[in-house]
Amino acid sequence: MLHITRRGDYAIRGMVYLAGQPADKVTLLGDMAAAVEASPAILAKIFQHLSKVGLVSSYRGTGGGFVLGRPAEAITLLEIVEAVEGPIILNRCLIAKGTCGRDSFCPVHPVWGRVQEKMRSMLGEYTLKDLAGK
Amino acid sequence: MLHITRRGDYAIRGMVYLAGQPADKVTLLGDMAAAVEASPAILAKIFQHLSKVGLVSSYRGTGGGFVLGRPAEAITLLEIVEAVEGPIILNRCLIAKGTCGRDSFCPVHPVWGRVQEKMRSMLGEYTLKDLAGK
DNA sequence: CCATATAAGACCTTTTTGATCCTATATTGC
DNA sequence: GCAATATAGGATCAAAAAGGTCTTATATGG
Repeated sequence: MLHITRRGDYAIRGMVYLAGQPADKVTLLGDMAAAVEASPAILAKIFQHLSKVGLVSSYRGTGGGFVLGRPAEAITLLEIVEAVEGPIILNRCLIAKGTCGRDSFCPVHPVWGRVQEKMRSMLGEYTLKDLAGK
Repeated sequence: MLHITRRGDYAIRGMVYLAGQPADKVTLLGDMAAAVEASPAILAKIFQHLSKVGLVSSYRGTGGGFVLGRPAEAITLLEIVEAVEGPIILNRCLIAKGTCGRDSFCPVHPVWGRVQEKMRSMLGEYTLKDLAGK
């Protein structure tokens, strides 16, 4: 199906929430979960991954939590979505050249390519700064 | 995940194949299945559905098979995709107004709306005539 | 009537997604 | 050092979606 998953949705919500907090404030997972209306357990999983890829920094222990890994204006929607869901690939044909076999003559292939690139470029235009309205 | 399913892919392949056949030629399911490299059983399911919604006409019995339900220039990629996969809805928020609760203040909502509409309009621009190159 | 070919639905397997639980580890404050 | 706090990470489980097969109708042409 042609839609993002809840993980992607929760990730975006959480990141927008972090971007809306005072700079360098370490946000508790629990606070974030309440604000974005997601279970803390599932949000934890998602943000562990975002931490691994550097989109957020995490701190353990008392006073620990999450902070944006980069300034809000340097993080795009596209990055968040692809970090959680993997690269945006609209059809299997587009995974890599030669994957499809019909590559050389299929007239639909380039259409998917164009739509995919438009989609990626649109998502790449929005930063967390835009979305948090700060 | 952000991609079309095999059903969608097979549907498009088959429809493009039909569009490439001589007008009004009734095409055997088996021939189409071989041409698009899909199992006849699965293609049958897909085209039964396309027949229901009028994108193809079907004929039973000896000499039966499938024909485009409308001229190739009057069938768009968008129609085929949405017939098989359901409406393109990039995030649950966009299913209907009031579905989300965060609708009124969520800054990401309109972004998904814009991307979704761009995607739909792009797919709506391509007809089977364009793709079959006739 | 019989061979052909789609229609329709039941059914099954695999993969993906969504979610929870438990244990480990790091940090802070006392 | 010790206790409280908070994320890290892995194991596990259930629900849903996707992919595919099979069997039984039903319509058509000869």
